[in-house]
Amino acid sequence: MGFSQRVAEVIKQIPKGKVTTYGTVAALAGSPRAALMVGRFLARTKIDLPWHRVIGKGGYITIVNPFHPAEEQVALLRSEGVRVKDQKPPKVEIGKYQWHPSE
DNA sequence: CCGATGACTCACG
DNA sequence: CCGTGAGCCATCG
Repeated sequence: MGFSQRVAEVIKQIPKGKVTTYGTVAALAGSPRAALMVGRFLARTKIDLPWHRVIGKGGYITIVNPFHPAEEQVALLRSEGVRVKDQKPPKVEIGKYQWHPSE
């Protein structure tokens, strides 16, 4: 199993209504500085994952993906009860919704 | 096969 | 606030 497989496993564990950052996912997957790899993986994988619960540090949604634009991510998060400020870029109150991994 | 690339983050100026 | 460079590593062409 490689890095991306572990990334997928980590993301599957994020509960509805919670979010975490690329950096955190990378760290849990074993490479704290491979945040960019997490994004690259999510941009290409076809696996069904709660990708919208992964945001940038500080709560910013800096995603640029033609299939899943930032607007869609914001909509998905709001549908789960997460409040997102309509800024540019959109900002989640991450201090309040950040996921605390139990394993 | 091998170099370029990227939904990030941090340090520095 | 903005730009630059480095670190990470699976995938793409």
